[in-house]
Amino acid sequence: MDGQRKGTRRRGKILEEAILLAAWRELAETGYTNLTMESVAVKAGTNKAVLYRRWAGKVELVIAAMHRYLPKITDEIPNTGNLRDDVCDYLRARVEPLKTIGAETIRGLIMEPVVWHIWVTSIPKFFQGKFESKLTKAMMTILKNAELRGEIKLTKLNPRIVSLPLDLLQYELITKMEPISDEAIAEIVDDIFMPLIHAAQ
Amino acid sequence: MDGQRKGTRRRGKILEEAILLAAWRELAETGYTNLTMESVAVKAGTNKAVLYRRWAGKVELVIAAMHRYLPKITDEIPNTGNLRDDVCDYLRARVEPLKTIGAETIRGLIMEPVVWHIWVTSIPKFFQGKFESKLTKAMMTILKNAELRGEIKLTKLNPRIVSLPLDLLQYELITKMEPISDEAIAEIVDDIFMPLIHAAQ
DNA sequence: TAAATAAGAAACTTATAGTTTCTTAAATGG
DNA sequence: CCATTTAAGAAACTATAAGTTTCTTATTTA
Repeated sequence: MDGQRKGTRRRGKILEEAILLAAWRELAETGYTNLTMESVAVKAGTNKAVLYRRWAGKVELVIAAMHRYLPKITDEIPNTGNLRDDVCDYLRARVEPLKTIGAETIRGLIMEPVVWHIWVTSIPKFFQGKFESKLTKAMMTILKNAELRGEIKLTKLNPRIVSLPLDLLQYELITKMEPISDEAIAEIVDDIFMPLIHAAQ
Repeated sequence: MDGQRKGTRRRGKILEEAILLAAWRELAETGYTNLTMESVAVKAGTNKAVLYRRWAGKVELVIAAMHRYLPKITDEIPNTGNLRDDVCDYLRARVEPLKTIGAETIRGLIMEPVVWHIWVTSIPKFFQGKFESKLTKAMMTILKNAELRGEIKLTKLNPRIVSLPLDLLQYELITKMEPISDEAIAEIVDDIFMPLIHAAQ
């Protein structure tokens, strides 16, 4: 019954905001698995029916709440003047916003059939040599910049190497229960990615 | 009502076998998500109570069924005479048994809190420099063999490189909806692992 | 052959998802 | 400013699956 004033009846955007905030808090407090439509409804001082009128189910609601309250991921592509720092910065920027939610929630979402399906189908088809995802595109831009500086030859790199930093990041995300540290990112770049880049030249 | 004969009342190991077989088939037919205790009980020609008398729940039952019907994973460590083939063989042997079950089941299991917890806590603690898991131990043996042949210097490798092949295998497993191909394994080894090994010498 | 054991059957509780229906407050527009 | 429309509140309802309980009875065993 948070934010609900007696005698008032909220509707439209105001009510929607209250629900999203309740969902976001519920997510932080109890995690994705324990969050129920009922619990969010109660916390928002309304009822399930109202939630179902707006979102198809738990996944959609939580995604909407994250969309509303997760710090916006920057689309900017780092340009520090060297590949190593560009990649580090880029990975860090990916991880940053996720620090506000728990690993259980990330995991909970990833495991949802709907999300899972989107995720799986959006994974670049290596064997068709395509780079479709937004993330991989950004990675390609970073690499192209490095090529312009004469740091690397892009043609020598295969898709698997290109996607490796993001793959390992995602692996850490799914695997570990805690947010990814800057050290882990540095390891991925310094111990794995950069040596591979240099070996491929 | 599979395998149930009229007038008979199975018990003990015989009944248990029938249930495990039913669970295994249900797993193949409907997948982990759609499998219910009820559906397995019906398929085995018995009832839920009997299942709950033996296993705590769905996870335990499915794990038992897999334990019973998954082809046994060999503990043998390949020794082909070169590191590259040893690692390929080892990874292939890991993937082999999983080909009999669907990716949905693997995913379903991984997502179970219980399994998840076991999985997460069994991941080697890189920062403590420990190699605890059975898989990582095997990997170390393979690398030690390579060192004895003079192929590599083990001290030059850091934990992240050592665990990389298995990490990437696991990533593929979670990520893709289909079983891992021999080509994917070859790529992991030839495009990622071996170049890294050589770069580190 | 009597006692112990465990299967069969069915009813039961609980949790959560999702739906439906009815009442009524708030917004809107002539 | 009142009549109409819209959507919130409330509560009952269905469905599914998990998991439990209880009682009867077939099978094992000593």
